[in-house]
Amino acid sequence: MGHRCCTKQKVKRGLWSPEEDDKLLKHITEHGHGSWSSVPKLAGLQRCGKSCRLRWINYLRPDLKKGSFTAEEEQIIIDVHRILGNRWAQIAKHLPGRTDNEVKNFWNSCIKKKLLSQGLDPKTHNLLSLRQRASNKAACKHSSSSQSQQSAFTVFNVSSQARDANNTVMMNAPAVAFPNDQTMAVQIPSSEPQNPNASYAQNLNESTIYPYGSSLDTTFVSSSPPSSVHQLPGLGNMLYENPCIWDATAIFETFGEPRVEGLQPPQQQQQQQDKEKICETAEDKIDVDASLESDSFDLGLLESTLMSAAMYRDLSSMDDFGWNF
DNA sequence: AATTCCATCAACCGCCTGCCC
DNA sequence: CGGGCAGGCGGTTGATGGAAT
Repeated sequence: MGHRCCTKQKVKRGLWSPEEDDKLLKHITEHGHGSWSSVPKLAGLQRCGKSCRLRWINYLRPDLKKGSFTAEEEQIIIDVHRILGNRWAQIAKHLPGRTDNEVKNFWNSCIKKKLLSQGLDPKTHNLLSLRQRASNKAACKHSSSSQSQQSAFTVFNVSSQARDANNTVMMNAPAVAFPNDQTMAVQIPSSEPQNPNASYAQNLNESTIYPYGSSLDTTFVSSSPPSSVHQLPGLGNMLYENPCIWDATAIFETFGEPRVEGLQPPQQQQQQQDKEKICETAEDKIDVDASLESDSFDLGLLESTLMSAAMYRDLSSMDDFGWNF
């Protein structure tokens, strides 16, 4: 069953031929699309208006960016998705030249697997619960009995290390796995130093979005929340029900570019190339525990998860994020 | 070399929303 | 106000090509 606009006439379906593309491109270039429902007739195409619109938006539009996603684009997708969820059209607006369809496909075929391989829930961006990790693990045909005896909180020492201005690794910080539907609180410093290198952050509304690339105290606190502690939507209520878990200070620099732990600047060019192989290697990393414990843990993703907490600051709603820039 | 499996991506489907009458 | 229509969106499907067996 087609769309209403397609029921009135015979319409062709399936892949577009070069001839059809030419007709549509020529018509829209000369006349604009106007009402999409009238485009097929005016352009001499046996397609429905929706199909023409989709073809134009996803393929023929002259401002489309061709080629694979860059590491920076990937990071933007992850960060915005964490806030907005599967609102692909909104996410795509942050990526000039990319379409919602493209972003959606990239997410489903690549990023989703990468997050899972890092032990992160693609929906919530939280670290997966032990149960989820276990089921994920089972699905991957790996098993380990040691996990079942862990406490409610699992602290992974992933050698998460902040970097100096040259991205040199400087410090260690633990990462905490929060069981599902739990709360994480993040203490935001009152001053918010700007980092001129955070190009993406500069595009954001910096009065409402905590800028990427700024120094950030990420402090997981105990029972009584100080005024500057912000509860994160969708993360539950466990924090205040538990005594102090840990307190760590992390300093993040130049957040825009995902990094691989321990890489020095000269190696980052290779890292960039390696990034393109992520999809190929994702399956190799599907063993969640192995990846969490291994040296190849993607610090960029972890930082991203923590940094996102700060991005909630002063947002009255998810929609604010989507509409403010 | 043939077959099967899997990942990717273009396109479709159906729902929702806003506009117009 | 309510119905019809068109556009927009997210979920899903199916074709395709490459990798694995």
